[in-house]
Amino acid sequence: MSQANLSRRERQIMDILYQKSPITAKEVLENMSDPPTYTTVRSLLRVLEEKGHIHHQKSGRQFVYEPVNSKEKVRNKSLKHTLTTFFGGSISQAVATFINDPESELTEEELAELSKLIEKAKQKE
Amino acid sequence: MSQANLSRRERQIMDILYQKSPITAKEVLENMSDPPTYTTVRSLLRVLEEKGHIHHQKSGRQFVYEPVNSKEKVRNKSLKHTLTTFFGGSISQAVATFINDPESELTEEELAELSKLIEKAKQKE
DNA sequence: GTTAAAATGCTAAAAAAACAACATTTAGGC
DNA sequence: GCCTAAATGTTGTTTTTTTAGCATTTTAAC
Repeated sequence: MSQANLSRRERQIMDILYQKSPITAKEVLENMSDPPTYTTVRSLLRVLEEKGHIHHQKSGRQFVYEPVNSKEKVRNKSLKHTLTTFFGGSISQAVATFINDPESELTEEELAELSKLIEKAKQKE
Repeated sequence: MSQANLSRRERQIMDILYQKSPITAKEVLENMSDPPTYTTVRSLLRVLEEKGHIHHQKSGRQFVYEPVNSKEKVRNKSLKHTLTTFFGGSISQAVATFINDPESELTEEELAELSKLIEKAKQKE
């Protein structure tokens, strides 16, 4: 379910919400590339709410929106989809191309963190 | 460009092509969940070709399709998008949740491979 | 070379998405 | 309380997507 059945604009908005929720319609608009009008954004948010993908609360006089399913719930599905589609399902293959990407700018901290994770996982086996 | 501006069906087909190309219209259909008719798949493929996302060659009497941009060219963009949207841009955070996902079934080989990659990256720094 | 099966070519209708104008409500400043 | 700015509510149009029917071409078998 979730991600796969969204339209282009719906996906764009959901991605923004996963990064920055809870946020207002106006803030959603500000984060959109190739943005439509404010009214259009509100329409899209209404449709997403009708479909059950997001909900809103009042914050002062305005609505703030956020996904119904938390980032934590859906992110592994998203990661797996990317791995399956582009990396033969292999996390190590993904890490390999990420490391080798000159634009990735992998920090030492990230590398150390990765080491720690892997050592821990090895001990569990 | 690429991924972001695709409609739902277009994305579904592109994902299949990235996993299995070059393949025929019939094979694309067989790999679709909630599939439309064969004629519809051919229409979608034609549109994708008009938009420049895929191209085809003749193989015997039939057409075989594949993406214009290779998997290798687009996969890092896709991975980065997932990292940015769900993991604060951090590869280690993604690996962490992947390892901790009970469904991930990380093999010993994969773990060993990850170790090797990270050691190599460390030495480069 | 006829035929039939299996492919592509062409065209168009139905449904959904994308967009936005205008109306109404709300809440805060005066 | 009144006013006004800023929000939401309602409704409709345009464009794109999704769908698929029917025609034509191709090729392999006979």
